[in-house]
Amino acid sequence: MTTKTIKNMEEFASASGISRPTLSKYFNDPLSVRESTRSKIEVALEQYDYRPNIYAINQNRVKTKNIGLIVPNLTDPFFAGIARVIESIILQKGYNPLLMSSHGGPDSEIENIVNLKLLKPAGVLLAPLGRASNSDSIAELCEDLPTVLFDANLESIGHAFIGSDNSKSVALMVEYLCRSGEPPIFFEMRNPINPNAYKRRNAYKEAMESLGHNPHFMQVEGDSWDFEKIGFDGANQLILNDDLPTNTILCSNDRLGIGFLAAAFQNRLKVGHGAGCHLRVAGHDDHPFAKYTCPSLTTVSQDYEEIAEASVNSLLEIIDSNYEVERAADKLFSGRLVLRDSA
Amino acid sequence: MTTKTIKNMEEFASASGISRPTLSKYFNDPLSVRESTRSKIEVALEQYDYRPNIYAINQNRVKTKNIGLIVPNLTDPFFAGIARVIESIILQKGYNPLLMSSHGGPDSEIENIVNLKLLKPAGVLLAPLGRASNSDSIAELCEDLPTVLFDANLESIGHAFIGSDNSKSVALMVEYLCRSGEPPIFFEMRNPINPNAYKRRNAYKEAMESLGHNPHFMQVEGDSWDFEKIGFDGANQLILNDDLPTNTILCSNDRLGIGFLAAAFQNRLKVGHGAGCHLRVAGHDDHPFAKYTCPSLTTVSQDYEEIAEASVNSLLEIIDSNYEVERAADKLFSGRLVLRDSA
DNA sequence: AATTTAAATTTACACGAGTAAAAATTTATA
DNA sequence: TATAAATTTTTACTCGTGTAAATTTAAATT
Repeated sequence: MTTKTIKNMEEFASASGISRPTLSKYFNDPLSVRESTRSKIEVALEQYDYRPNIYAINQNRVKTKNIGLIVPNLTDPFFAGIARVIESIILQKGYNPLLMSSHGGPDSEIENIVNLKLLKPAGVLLAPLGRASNSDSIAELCEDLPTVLFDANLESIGHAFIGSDNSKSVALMVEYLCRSGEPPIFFEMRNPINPNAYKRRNAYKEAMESLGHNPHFMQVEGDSWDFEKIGFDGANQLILNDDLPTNTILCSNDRLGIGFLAAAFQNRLKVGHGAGCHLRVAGHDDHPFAKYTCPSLTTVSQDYEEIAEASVNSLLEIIDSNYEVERAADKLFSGRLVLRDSA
Repeated sequence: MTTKTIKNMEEFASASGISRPTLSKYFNDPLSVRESTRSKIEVALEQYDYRPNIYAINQNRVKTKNIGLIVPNLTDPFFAGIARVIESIILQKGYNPLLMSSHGGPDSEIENIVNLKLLKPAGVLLAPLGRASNSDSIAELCEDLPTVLFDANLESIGHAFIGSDNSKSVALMVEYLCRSGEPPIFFEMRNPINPNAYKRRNAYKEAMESLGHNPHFMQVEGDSWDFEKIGFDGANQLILNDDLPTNTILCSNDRLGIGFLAAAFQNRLKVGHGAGCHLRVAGHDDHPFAKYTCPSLTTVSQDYEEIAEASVNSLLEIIDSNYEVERAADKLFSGRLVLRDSA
């Protein structure tokens, strides 16, 4: 085993007995060379373990094999989870994921976009911050690169959008709650950052009205990403002021719900659908911890895999078609009711 | 405003009236050129908004301005949190963070290391998986690149280690629990993945013995990263079998504790230090949700900022010294007791 | 103003690939 | 086996920047 270290493709060419241009072709797409040469290359590859220099590869290529993935906040388990799934799908499709988090702020989001452009990715998967996003920067990004938005939509920006069908899933939950007890009030932030929150607000209103009930909103203040705290503080105040017109609360998302449950617990309010319970609380998203709240949180689950798969596929389609497709119709996936102990 | 698009440094040189080598120097380190030229460059930069091609920059540089950051699992809020802090410190120091998650598996960890090497980073900050890690791969990485381990140590691998002083923080907690009620039993996984778990196990034993108590372990099965589930299932079984020899439980980490609390709740065991409580439960780490468990979880907090700052500084020191320093002594930070309602 | 010192410019080459065109070789087909 | 088609090799150029050496220019010092 003469494992001499190989520095560049030139050296690997002489070591393997294959010409450099052919090697270049192989590394671009192994199937583009003849079967016999491919195996020769792969044998040599095992002996010498050479890998082309990423920087040199991408210097001239117009289309790199990178795909940018920008999420608003990796500290939020929902995005951490979906990023994980998307990353693995990207890898499996033969691309290289570049993961970036906007840390909940528009400055970071813009910076990520700028940095990403320098990396010349073949395309971008972007879950925007929402209201706080600088839509000009994002629109500009979309002009330069195939961009698929997911989770949160921005009015007519991007080449496609994949998200969840809030109106359907909220309707599901409202129907369930009304069928099994008092109609719910809607617990949310007054000025949500996330577009989904607005959709859920409307969905709640429509669902209630179509069932002949009066929608009722409890809006709490707060503009950070610390949803548990916002939910906790808001719920605490509502409870202390005895401001709850019903025993059933539908939270705009699980993280608010987690805060709500904590506040209820600390105020000795028993939550659940059984006898002797004071409140019913439901959420939305099926947060990884929703199973372990006290009581466990009834919610609507979104299928990570489904959304992730659809987002990547949609992007690859656009990349492969040389951007010639027009903006596809939004793809919305409906959630699934997850009944647990809290409602 | 003649904002013609600039393609490369050559064009920017003629547009700005500064020679290309000087520009190259500037982009490497703005302070390395004369004040007057710097401002000339910066004026031109505003007009033409050119940024050097990352790939071309890094092609020849031996030392890039990249710093690799590998964490075992971004789905775990502790790592998501610390990654966030480390990223911002790296940026602030003028470097570029490359964030990668090992998704809880050794294969992914190895792959990350291989991919990172191709990116020729100036150094690597690595929080290894622990027991599951392939220490050969990591040792090899350390030979090629300055590498600082954090959170989890691997026997004499890496150029430095920064972590938390488990023995001190566990002792703190054990003392508090003994002082305020029954001595705790230790609730943990039988075969933990994380080295910290072993240190905490020993720390508990020593602390108990030095206080004249008999250490008592409750070890549950499980080898995934789904700690809440492991804690929940384990606790459930203990409770159903009436297998708890004391009313005070110290969990090896908060995530196990969150599972434990959920199990206690579902079994109608009241947790807390007040009158009428059946159990006291404490954790370790000050998980972001520990504040919102029911009841809120008494725990030990680790200072993210402190560990993050120390890790980055340690790495930069090694990089700046051209690796000539020898392995520094481990830097351990002690946690702070966070008293809440659960114990 | 003369001299020293520091910084910028000019020139020229390097890096590690991608890629195009023509020539040579291998494989498939008639 | 001759011919056509598909691959590979040869050759030579490109990309955008790093960087070294010699030279020129500007700033600081005397």
